[in-house]
Amino acid sequence: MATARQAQNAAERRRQILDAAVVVFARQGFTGCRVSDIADEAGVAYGLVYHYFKSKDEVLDTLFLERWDVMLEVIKELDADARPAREKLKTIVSFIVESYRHDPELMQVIIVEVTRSVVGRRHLPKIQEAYERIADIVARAQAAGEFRDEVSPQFAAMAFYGAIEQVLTGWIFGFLPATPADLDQAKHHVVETVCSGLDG
Amino acid sequence: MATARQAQNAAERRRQILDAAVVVFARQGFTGCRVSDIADEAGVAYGLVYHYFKSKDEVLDTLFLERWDVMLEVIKELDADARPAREKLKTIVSFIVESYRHDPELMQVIIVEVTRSVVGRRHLPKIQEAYERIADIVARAQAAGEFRDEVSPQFAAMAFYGAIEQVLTGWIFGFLPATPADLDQAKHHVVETVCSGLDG
Amino acid sequence: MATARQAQNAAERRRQILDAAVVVFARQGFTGCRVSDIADEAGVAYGLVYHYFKSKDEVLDTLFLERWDVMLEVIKELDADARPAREKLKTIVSFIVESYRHDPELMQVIIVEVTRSVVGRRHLPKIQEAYERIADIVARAQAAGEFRDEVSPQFAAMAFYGAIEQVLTGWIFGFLPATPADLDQAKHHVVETVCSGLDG
Amino acid sequence: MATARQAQNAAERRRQILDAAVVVFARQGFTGCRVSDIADEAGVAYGLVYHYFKSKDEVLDTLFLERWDVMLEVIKELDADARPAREKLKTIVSFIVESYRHDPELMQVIIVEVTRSVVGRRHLPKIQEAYERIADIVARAQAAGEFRDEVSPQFAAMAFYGAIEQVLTGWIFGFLPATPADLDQAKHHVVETVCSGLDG
DNA sequence: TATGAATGAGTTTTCATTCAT
DNA sequence: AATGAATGAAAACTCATTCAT
Repeated sequence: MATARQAQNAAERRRQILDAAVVVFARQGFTGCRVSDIADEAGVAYGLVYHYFKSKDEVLDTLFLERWDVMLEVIKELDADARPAREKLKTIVSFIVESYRHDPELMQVIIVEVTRSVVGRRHLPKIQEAYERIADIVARAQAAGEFRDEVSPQFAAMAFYGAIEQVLTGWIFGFLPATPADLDQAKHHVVETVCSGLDG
Repeated sequence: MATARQAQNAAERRRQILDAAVVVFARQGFTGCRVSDIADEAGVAYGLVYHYFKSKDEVLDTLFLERWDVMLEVIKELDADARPAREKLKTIVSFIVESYRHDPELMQVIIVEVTRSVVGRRHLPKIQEAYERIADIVARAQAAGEFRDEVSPQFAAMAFYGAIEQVLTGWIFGFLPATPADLDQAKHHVVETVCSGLDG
Repeated sequence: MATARQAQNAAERRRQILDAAVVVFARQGFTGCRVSDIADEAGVAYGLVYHYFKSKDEVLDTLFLERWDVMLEVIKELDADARPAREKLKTIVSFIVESYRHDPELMQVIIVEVTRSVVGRRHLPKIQEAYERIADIVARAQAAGEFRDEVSPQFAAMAFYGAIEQVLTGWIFGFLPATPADLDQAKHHVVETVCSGLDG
Repeated sequence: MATARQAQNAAERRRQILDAAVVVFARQGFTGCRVSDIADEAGVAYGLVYHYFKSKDEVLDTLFLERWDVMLEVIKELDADARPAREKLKTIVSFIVESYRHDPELMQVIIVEVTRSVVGRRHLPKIQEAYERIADIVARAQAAGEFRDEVSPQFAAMAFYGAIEQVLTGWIFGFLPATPADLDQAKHHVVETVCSGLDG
């Protein structure tokens, strides 16, 4: 029978493998790496990966979902909120930027290997849900006269989210400087750009 | 010696294979398809793919470069231009939207399989060149007082390009309606959103 | 962690594959066989060949080196020896003949697929080392007046080694009878022919 | 209808391809080259190789046979001769050395790709015929008391031929110097070594 | 839990050969 | 004669997954 101590070790092992997977997926891409690369990075035998996960796919799915679900939760909570849309969007950008600060490789994996990937299509509903919540925020702002209603909420949501994702891409691929200060400023700048425009 | 007739057929065959590759890459992803899928789609023996291209990679590279180089040319020409930045950006969005209208699958392949993909890192310099040209346009507009200079030109370029790419992603994955009218309006809306903001 | 038992099994499996490779290389030639032929002969899945060896080439290299290195050791030991050159050469012929007696197919593979093959050029230094050691033996014998010095030691070494190799080739391809008695006599005859000549 | 001029051109083209094949086979080995490598070296389209030869094999066979048959003729003529065996063997060595001088790459191809190769087994009878003629010469010399009869004629033939082949191998792979003078001396030295021995 | 040997389906790539022009 | 496009069988090699220990 498993003791509490063992159970904790098991959880740690699982986390160890997930963390290694982030590093390897970021470096080589999901299809560009082998399960044994993950195991090597984690310092375990590759058979063990199959003890904790049903398949290579499941490792990626786990990584994606455990982060995406948190973000979804954050966005959903904003719904109940009465703050201005601009602040709500700021919260979303902040969450994403802080996620990047905390684990840039994980965010790279989520963007490159899931949200834009053909493979990630199995998560389309989850991804779409986030877009729709953002669109909801825009829609309410438009109804309240806070935002003009020239563009559809859906369109605005995509433009907003695209701007963030591309800034992250800029950091990932080295197009944009990514000092802690840059990260902080980006939160403000993305919201400012999308809400007030470059020529505001 | 090959006759002129044969030479023409050869060029046609090559194009036939490239066109088939677009369809297949869009449907199954680059890593998710086999060379024989391309050949099947093109209606030729798969050995022929290797007659015209050194590898599967080269097929993707060819597709990417022949489109990206045209876009790069368009952006570069704008440099010499004296028109307002807003119009220059409109030209870029228009080019990309028309590219999508003309061949949505090709644009999907370029975005999904190259600009965001780990595999596409070999084209980083080419991709970066486009971002830099867009940044140049913003920089001049800021210098001329046309745009405020709160954000760096590089940052603005990423936000702008990200907005477009994500709108295309919306069309590709069905998040956004993509009727001809939607495509037309998108040109205006992207520029409007990024330049004047959602609350302009 | 692998148990001692497993480690032994692994070594046995590896040997099993090497032994099968000898049979297959001898029968079909290195380029004339498939990796799956080796696996079939060994009675294992062909993926296992790649578990133990990086490539088909590495299998051949392993076979060659593990035998050639032993021969090289034998020849090197003779250097320290004070016996007459004729006896030293006899030791070399004996070693080669006994190698053939013990595993004729392996010797065939070494001669046909490595020492004379274009593929085997990657082992040129190793091969050359053997020739040079033999030349050393001849050189000392000439210096001691045991052999006349009309021919260069290098030339003599090639003639000597060539005579042995061709006798083996005769056995391999059935030009010469290869009974145990023939093998025994050959040791004497090769040395006698090269040292005292056909008309001695 | 083909004119005499055209016929001559045809013969020249054929020769051009054969000469190119020698270069390519020597450099890359028979299995290590493509038919198109031969065509490239010859400066013709690779389809033309198939106009003159049924297959890649036939090209090798042609090269081998047109040289081996001449050698066989030379050896056979020696039979009718009444000269001492030593002189007959000298004639054979001379022929082979001169063949090497005239076209070292061709001799390399014959030795490496045919006489020692598994692929060359289809020419075993032809190859064996040469060995047997040489054995005949030795047998007569033994019957005439010119050579002692300790070793079988077949054995002596293999040792003799092996010595020559290995000296050629030494030249080919750079173990032995191969100046014109070396080639001349080798004729004498091989016969001397095999007939009178190193300690003669 | 943990290991890594074992499997074999699946994929890219090569290249001899054919054939229309 | 000459070309090189077209074919597709064949082979090396990869790697996710299973499983005995």
